[in-house]
Amino acid sequence: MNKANLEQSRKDTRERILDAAERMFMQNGYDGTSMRLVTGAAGVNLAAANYHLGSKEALMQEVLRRRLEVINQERLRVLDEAETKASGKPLKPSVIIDAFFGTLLRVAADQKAGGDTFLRLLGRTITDPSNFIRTFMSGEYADVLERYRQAMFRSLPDVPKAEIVWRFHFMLGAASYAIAGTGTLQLVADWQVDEGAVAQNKNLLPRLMSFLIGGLRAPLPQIDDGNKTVWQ
Amino acid sequence: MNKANLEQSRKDTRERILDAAERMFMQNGYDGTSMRLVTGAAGVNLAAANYHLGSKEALMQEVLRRRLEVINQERLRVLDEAETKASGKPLKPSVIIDAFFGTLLRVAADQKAGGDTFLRLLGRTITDPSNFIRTFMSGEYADVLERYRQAMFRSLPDVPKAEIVWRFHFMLGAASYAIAGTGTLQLVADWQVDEGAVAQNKNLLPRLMSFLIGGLRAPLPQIDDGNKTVWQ
DNA sequence: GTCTATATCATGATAGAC
DNA sequence: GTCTATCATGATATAGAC
Repeated sequence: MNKANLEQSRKDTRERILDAAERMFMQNGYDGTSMRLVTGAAGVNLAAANYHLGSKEALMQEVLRRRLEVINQERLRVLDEAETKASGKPLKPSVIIDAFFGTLLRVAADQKAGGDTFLRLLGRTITDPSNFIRTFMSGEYADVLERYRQAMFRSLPDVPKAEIVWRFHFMLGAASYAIAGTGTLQLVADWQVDEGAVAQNKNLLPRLMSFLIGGLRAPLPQIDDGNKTVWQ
Repeated sequence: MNKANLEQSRKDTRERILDAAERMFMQNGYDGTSMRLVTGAAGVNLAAANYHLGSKEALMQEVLRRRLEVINQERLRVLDEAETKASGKPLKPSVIIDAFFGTLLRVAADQKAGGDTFLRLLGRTITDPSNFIRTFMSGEYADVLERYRQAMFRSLPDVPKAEIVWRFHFMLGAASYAIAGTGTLQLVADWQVDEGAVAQNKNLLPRLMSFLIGGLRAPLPQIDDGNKTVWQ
């Protein structure tokens, strides 16, 4: 390693730790990843991670924060732009869905380094049982979810709000699971289809969008409210 | 504790360990759950868990296996019954979806003890990064997925098989996320709706079924195959 | 800023008495 | 079958030299 590279590697120690942590957390989960594994993959000393990031929890939060910040700001910007263009009229559901999920996949695709890795990490993190992760994610998403909630309610004024929340719930699940990429892929690996296309994210977005919009627009279910059966 | 209860608790030590492990794994995840936590919750000695179950990995596998066995056998039985009734004709997609996801929720609802706990554990386990869990789940699901794959392909002969696999993928995600119950609930907790109905699984099945069938029947996406844009 | 060395603790598993 | 006591390991985190 020459002097320039050495200097560069020193300067970027913090980012190299974050990049390595992103990969390791994705592959092994939070609990399954030790600080030694991260620093070993980053090629730095164990103590450096604590010096630069403070603790393992803080490291995980920073891994998530630095990418979610970009993604969520872009989500807000795209939604603002669409609403400006609509000049006060409610947005079409498909526009909102694309602004939320499409933006996620497009931003991740742009970030050449770690984009795909982060997507899979994010997909797994959503169901992580750790309390500090759930609390942190809740805070990171609060603003974005509030804005999209309002947009969805305006877009579908005749649909009960509870139904909209449920369907957004289902959409989050379908998307998270798809971008997490494992588990299922393991399960359907035997299915006789073009596995290459399934294993990659090839054409994931148009397929996902069709599915999500189809689900969102499905006829409302027959709900039993305890007294009588009604169509909500 | 009288003699009968003491005798009973001795006899059921193994099951009490499994029940406690189910709760702890659901609340804290696999890595976040220690054997001491499990045995403490079960009110048994630490060594008893290793005596009865062998190891932590074997404990987790048995927690999953004992419930999945019932659920997957019922899934096969319901599908067989539907195909017999259809006397050779392809099944409607909604029938297949209900046989798979509806059976899961109905069996879990029947098992008063641990049914709901297991559902949430299952939802989280699907995205678990641990290698032994993924391998185990793949084996447990192999037969069921093979049968349902064939049924889906017969049911939708005009839809490319890759699309069917993708949409089953999305459906699994939506269902897993919904039954896992946390993460999202945390995220949408602020949304101004009847939180009681969201927090419980109240009317989950009809809502989920509507969404899944809507997504499955959505228009096929516009796919870019690399050379030209085609409708598949 | 970086490293070595180490303190402190929790974990999975088991040996061996009863 | 059940318990106590313990081992071996690997974890996070930090102190202190450079």
